[in-house]
Amino acid sequence: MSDSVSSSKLPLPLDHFLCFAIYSANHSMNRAYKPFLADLNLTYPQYIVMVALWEKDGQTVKSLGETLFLASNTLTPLLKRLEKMGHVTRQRDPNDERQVVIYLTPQGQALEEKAINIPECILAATGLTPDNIEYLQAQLSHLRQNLEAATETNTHIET
Amino acid sequence: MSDSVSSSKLPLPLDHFLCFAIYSANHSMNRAYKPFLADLNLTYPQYIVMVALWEKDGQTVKSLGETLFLASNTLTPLLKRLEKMGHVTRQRDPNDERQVVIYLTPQGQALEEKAINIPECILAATGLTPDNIEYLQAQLSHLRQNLEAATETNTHIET
DNA sequence: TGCGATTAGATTGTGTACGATTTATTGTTG
DNA sequence: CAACAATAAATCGTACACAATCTAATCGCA
Repeated sequence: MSDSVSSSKLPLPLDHFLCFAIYSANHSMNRAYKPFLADLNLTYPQYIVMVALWEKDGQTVKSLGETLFLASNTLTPLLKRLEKMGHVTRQRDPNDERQVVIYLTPQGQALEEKAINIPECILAATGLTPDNIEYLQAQLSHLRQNLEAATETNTHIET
Repeated sequence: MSDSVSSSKLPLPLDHFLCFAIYSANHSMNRAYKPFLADLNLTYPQYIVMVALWEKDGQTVKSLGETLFLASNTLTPLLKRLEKMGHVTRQRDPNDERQVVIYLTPQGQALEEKAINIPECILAATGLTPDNIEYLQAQLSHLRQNLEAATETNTHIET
């Protein structure tokens, strides 16, 4: 069955692309989070930034970027929106004026209470067992590390 | 070790969020594809649309959307860019003028040859065994289906 | 000390995503 | 067959992502 695809010369149909499985799972995860995050008036990327800050307050933009694999061109406008909403402050580090340190406001800290049971709601929506989830996470982390290693060293030899 | 997190009241640190594992794996996958897709002058979403069309030409926007889990507000501008690049044509179905059918041009068909070995390059970059990949795909597909089912029926009971 | 290199953020432009709305076409029902 | 509901795309506004570039601050080393 899996070797009788005749409508395409590609080795794999779209259904069997790992990249597409990740891509579409990511979209469905975003959609699953949306109603819960709407209560907090946050987008998903804003939410993971808040999660990172709830874990460790007072991080620089660079530090947040390393945690979340995002650069300043994504984080700066996002953090400005969080600042405008009153969840964080952005202030230059007096010891190194190049750096901007992000601090939670009391309001930003308080938001954690409203967000605290979202993960278990999502957990339920996944319909997976904790063992499955843990294994999936580990596999995806492993995959991410491999891809990053392969991408960094990739000088992309031209034909 | 995993039960000694004291800096957060959240049940899980960011490292253990499945959503984040998917989110960041998706980003790393995008970055891995980028150099290969740059040769084709395609973005990743444009690429998966082309893959869907190489698999089955002459699809409507709606049909493509169902395959890729994307709506017209995402697909319309993307397809217009593919049209401008000369890879596809967009034409109204004479039998139902509401529908727009997407056809590959000869140039769009020819592009498949240049794209045909990308999947194996990515496969190598993942550093995973075919068994691992197949299992990951299956798990992610299953997850997506569960999330969609849970999201659709989600009336999101208010407190 | 001073000047080039490095570093951290910010900015700009392009391209997704997607909620909400609009337009055009088709179906349906009295 | 006329009014209205349903459907398919397109449009609009907001918010990521990210390459490329710019600015300002710091570092390094002669």
